[in-house]
Formats: sequence, structure tokens, C-alpha cells
Amino acid sequence: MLTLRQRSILKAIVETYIATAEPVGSKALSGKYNFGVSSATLRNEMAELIAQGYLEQPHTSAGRVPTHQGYRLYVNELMNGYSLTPDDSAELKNALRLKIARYDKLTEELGQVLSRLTNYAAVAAAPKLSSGRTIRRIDVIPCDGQICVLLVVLGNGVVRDRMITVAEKPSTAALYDFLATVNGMLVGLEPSAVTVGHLKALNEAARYGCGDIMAQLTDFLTELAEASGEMEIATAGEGNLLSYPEYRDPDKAKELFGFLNDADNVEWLPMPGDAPVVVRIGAENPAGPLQNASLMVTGCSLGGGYRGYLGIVGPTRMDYSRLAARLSFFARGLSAVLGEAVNAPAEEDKEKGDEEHGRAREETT
Amino acid sequence: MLTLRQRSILKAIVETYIATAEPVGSKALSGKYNFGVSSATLRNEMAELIAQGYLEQPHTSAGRVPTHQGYRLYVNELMNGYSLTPDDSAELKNALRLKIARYDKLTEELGQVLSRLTNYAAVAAAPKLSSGRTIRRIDVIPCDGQICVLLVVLGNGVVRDRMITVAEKPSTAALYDFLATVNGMLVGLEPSAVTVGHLKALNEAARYGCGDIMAQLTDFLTELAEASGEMEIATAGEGNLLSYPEYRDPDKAKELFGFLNDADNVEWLPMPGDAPVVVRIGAENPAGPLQNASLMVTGCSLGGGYRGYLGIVGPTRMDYSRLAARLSFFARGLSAVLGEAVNAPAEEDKEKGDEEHGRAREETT
DNA sequence: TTTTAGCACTCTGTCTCCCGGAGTGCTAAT
DNA sequence: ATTAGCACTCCGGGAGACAGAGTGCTAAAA
Repeated sequence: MLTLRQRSILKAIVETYIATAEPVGSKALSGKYNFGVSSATLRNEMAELIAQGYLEQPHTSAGRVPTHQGYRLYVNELMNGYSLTPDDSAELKNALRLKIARYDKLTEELGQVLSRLTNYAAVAAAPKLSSGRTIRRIDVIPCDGQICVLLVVLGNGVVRDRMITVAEKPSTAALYDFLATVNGMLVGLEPSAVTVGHLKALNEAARYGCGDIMAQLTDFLTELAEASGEMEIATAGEGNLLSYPEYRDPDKAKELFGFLNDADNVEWLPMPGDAPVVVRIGAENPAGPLQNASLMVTGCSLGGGYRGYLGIVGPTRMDYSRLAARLSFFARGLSAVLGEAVNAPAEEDKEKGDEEHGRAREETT
Repeated sequence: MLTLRQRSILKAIVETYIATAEPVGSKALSGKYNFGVSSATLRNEMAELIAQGYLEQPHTSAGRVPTHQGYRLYVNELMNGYSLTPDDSAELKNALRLKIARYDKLTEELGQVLSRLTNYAAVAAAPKLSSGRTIRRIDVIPCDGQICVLLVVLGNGVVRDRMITVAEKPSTAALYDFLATVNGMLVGLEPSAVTVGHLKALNEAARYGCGDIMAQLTDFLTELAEASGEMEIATAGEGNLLSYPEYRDPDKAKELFGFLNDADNVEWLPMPGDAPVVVRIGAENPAGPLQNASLMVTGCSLGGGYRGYLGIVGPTRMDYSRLAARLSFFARGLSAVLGEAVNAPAEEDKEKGDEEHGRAREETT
């Protein structure tokens, strides 16, 4: 229902608005781009675009601003795939040399890197470590005094530990027996698959001063089981948003900051299955404070079949094309690095697809 | 050199300025407090306070604002010890029921709690886990495929782990021998005390396919040794600052945010030995972006002889008295909880000193 | 029928001016 | 030493003026 010319006008408007943050008028537009038509014609076309809901006017006699719908059309059909410049990809690749020594700080570190890379607020999410992994080994290591360490090693090299205190230390032999029993029964199960029956049986085996340990192990396993399937989410770089005129009002900024920092709430983060990059523009977001912000999210493989998610939060007036390209490139690079850490595959197909990272998949509406 | 009356006038000015964020004039002051003197006299005294550097005027014919020096005197000598209300202490105690299941997220979680509790930006610092602890046990746990997990258990129940990949898996027996040798040689040492000699000797012992593991263990130990003595630092709740008029200018806010989030830099955080609460006001801070902010820091015991630090960052116009009280109470409570987790002492002396948390120790100048 | 030129109109943002209010410094009287 | 009084200063907010950018509409041109 939009003519070709209308589409290219919309595209031009979105792009200049993204660049300037100011309503764009017909004259300025016809000066910058060369449509071969006069500003009057542009005005007529813009009027039509307003009628169809792609643009709006802050007030009569102001320039035009894209609506959510306008951005959406832009993202879905209009915007160019962005070619990363050599500088871009060098920068991104460089950022990928991050240390992932500590798996449990992965989300935080990724968030920080990503926010620095994009100059927006970033979000990173990964399944909690125990999620869906089977128990490989349970161990108890006595330390100083009454302290012991409980260790649960899960699939893919994930280790969870917990410090406990015991009333009295079991003998080495008793501990050995205890561990043999426990491991015999629980290895191979997921924490969530440990039943009351298992625990009861183990409790009986836990004589000779291991009862105390058993109780705390039960707690620990329960906790691991409960964390299964949950996502851990970290945000970073909120401060970057203060640069953008949209967030110069500290109250707005504060609202969004507060929302992003409320780590308990993950509902707002889409977790795309296979779309390269999911974009949610303004009102498309379910959560209130995001309704005048935009969110871009992409998934990445964390190795071992686990998926993490990387995203960017910013004003609706975002450089979607460029950011989608960077986000997607970064996520793919990360997948390669993490996949490599686990599966050690050959990796040198990185160069081949640099151009076509830019196209974002439309959000299912 | 200040008369008693001047001191109480300064006190009144600081307190009303803290409450209102607006320059306080002689008339308003004489209306609110009852000094038994007229506003003219107040003016004379205020002029003297300006001459001595405790106050300043944004411009002629405006009210007065405390200088850093004024705040300093207030904090050192003028302010009342703040009595926590029952609500206060209930709230604080409640916050102490936080989960400290994951020692390695301690700083982040504490920072978040503290910022929520105070409505300022908060900072928490703790020594990196490996700092100064001896090796209790080293273990290697084979997982799926070529993945193994390297475990190093340190004193006080601190566990560090690392995922590694090996070219080929050693046999169970070889691994057993290898671990026996490694543990025999390294247990009881601090990671930083492991010498090249040790490693060389171990390398020779690492036959039967364990060479790969040994190399990665060496890396890991080196890393642990290097982290010794370093502090880990986390900030949280920067967004809270946006509420205060001092940070309504997004550029100011951004500068401070950026600074606080630069985790590499810890120079700016004082780590008091025994002072209840250290206060650094404005220009007393070494770091640029903090020079028009204030910082309150207190230490707390993390158990096992380790000390962490908790702090608050905000505008110089802070409610020092109240915050010092809360900070100190929180830190003491935390010390009790963490001390208990490690040493399990009796703890019920908590109630006794609620009144005198408020007095902050002067910064050594 | 589509495009364009022209024109009158509207709205914003900025600048200036103005004024009330709060506060000061000084002087003279208490 | 204190106070009352007074003239002066400065900020902040509101009213008015104005330039600039942009619009909608109409009538002419293609």
C-alpha cells in the first residue's frame, strides 16, 4: 500500500531522524537527499505516511518523526544490511579476546563488553549453571576447623561449591564410604531428578557423623534443582544512555535504570530461537518502562547445547542497521569462541559472511 | 577559633542545606531555629564563617552553602551520633538475611543491597578469593568428551575451578598417581609460594598423558598467585543518584557513572584499618570525578581474618550522620553473619551499641 | 492527473525585559 | 555586642517579541 517513493521517503526520514534526533521537515529532506521532486511533493507524501501511521508530528508545523510502526517497517523491509568496516570487525574481534575464565561471571562480563562496544545499555543472559546438567561427581573436602566444602561437579565442567560448617568432622574412612554411596546413587542424574527416595536412602547410609553433611547436601541439591531452567541476567552500561537526548530527563533515565537493574524480572527479554536478531520497538515491548525504548536481542551458543542471549537497550531512535550487524557479529564470534572451548572445532569460517549480518528478522507479531 | 555560637550556626546551616539542597539565608535560618538572636547577628556570624572558609556564597545576595571544610568540621565535631530507629534497625537486620551462598558474588550482592538501603550509589570491595590462602587440595575431574575440571580448594572453604580441554584423557590410575604427587607437593602452600622448582618436579611426574593437564594447572596456579592481594570491587545503584538535584545534569551523572563502573581502578577507595567510618568529602578525594562527591567507607570482617569494605557515594550534601550510622550498623551486622559462618561464635551482643554507630572518624589529613 | 510554486499561517525556541522575592551589607541606634 | 532599618543585588519566572523552520492549501504548470 506504500508506493516505492513513499518507502524511500520513509527510509530517508527514519535515517535522518536516527542521526539527528530532531523532527525532519520536507525542505531539509529534499536538500539532503535528491528525490528529484520538490519539497511540496514530499509534504504530500509525508501527509500520506502520517495518514497510514508511519509518521507523526510532534505538533502542527513541526517536522515528522517515525512512529513505532514506521521504525518497524524500516527494520523489516527498508534498512540496508550494514557492512562492517574492517575497523568494526577488528574492534569486535578484539573484544572477543575477553577472558572467560570464570563461567559464573560470564553474563556480567559480556554485558560490560557489549555496552562498551555499542554505547548503549547492554543485557546478557545465560542459563543458570546447573540448568539441565547431570551430576558428575559429588565431593566433600574438609578444611580448617569445622569447615567443609561441598562440591558438585555437573556436566560440561560446571562446578558449584558451597561452604558448610559441621558439628564434628567425620573420619576419613566414614567420609570415603559416604561419598562412595552418594556418588553411586546420584551420579548421572540431574539435580532436579533427585527424589525424596534417594535422599532417604542416603540418609540411612549417612552414619558415622556424616548426617550433618547429608542435611546440608540435601539443601544444596534442592537449591541446584530449583535453579534449573532459570536464566541469569545481567545488565550493564546504563550510564551510556545518558548521552542520548531521549534520556536527558533524569526521571526517565531513572525509571529505565531501575527497571533494568531489577534482576528478578526477566520476562521482558525475548529469547529468540533462530532469528539472527530480534528487534522490539517501543510499544512492542511488554514491560512498561521499555515501551518507549527499543531492544535488540540475539542468541548465541554457549557450548554444550546451551544458549545465551545478548541484547542492547536504547531509545527507539537507534541505529538499527549498524547495531544489528555488530550484535550479530559479536554473538557469532562468541559462539565460535565458546563452542571452541567446549568442542574444539576448526573455526576459520569467520570471514565469510561479514556483509549479511545486518538484516534483522522481524518480530513475530 | 570558632565560637560556640558560630559552631551551632554552622551546624544548623549544614543540616538545613542537607535537607533542602538550597542555599540557606539568615532570615530563613532564624525562623527555623531559635538562636535567640536576630537575623542581622546571624549575618555577621555567617560573614565570619565565610571569612574562615566554612561557608561560601554562590553569588552575592544568595544564601550560604557549606564548603568542603564546613562539611568536614560538621562531620568531625558537630554532627550528632544518629540513633537508629527501631524501623531502621529492623530494616537493616532484615537486609542481612541475604544469601551469601556464592562467595564469589559477594561484592555485587552487597553493593546492591547497600544501595537499596541507602538510596545512594554503593561500593563493595573484598579481597580476591585466592588472596593469602593456602592450597588444601587439588583435583581433576574428567567430564564429557575432552573436558576436565581443574579444582583448587583453598583455605576457609574457597574453591576455584577452571574448565580445561585435554588432547587425550589420562587413565584413571595415571590421574590418581598424578594427583597424589601434586597434592603431596603443593598442599599447604599458598599459590604464590609455588616455585618453578615445584613445577619442574611435577612436570617430570606428569607422565602417562597428564602433561597436558599439568600445563594448564600451571597456568591456573600462576593466575591464582597473581590475583593474591588484589581487591575485587563492585559498584551498584548508580541510578539512585539521579534523584538528587546535584546529578540532574546528565553530563555530571554520566561522568561519575563512568568512573564508578571502571572496575579496574580501585585507588580511589580508602580501606580504613579501624576507623568506624571514613568520610571523604569532595576535594578530599584523590580522583577527579569524585571531587564534588562524597564517599563514606567502612570496613567489615569477612571471616578468616579477611577484611572487606563497604561504601556509599553521593553528593557532598549527604546526610552524613544518618548514613554513617546505617553503614556502620550494616557492616557490623555483616561481620557478625560472616564471622559466624566461619567461626560460629555466639552473636547476641548486637543490640548493645545502637546509639553510637553514628560518629564518623575523621579522615587523616 | 501529478507536480510544483507560492503564500499565509503556526508553532517552537530563544532572547530580552521586567518584576517580585529573598537575601545581603552597611549604618546608626540601642 | 546586638539589632532595626534600608538600599542594593541577584535569581527565577513570566510576558512579549521575533526569527526560523515547517506546514497546508490553492492555483498554475506539466
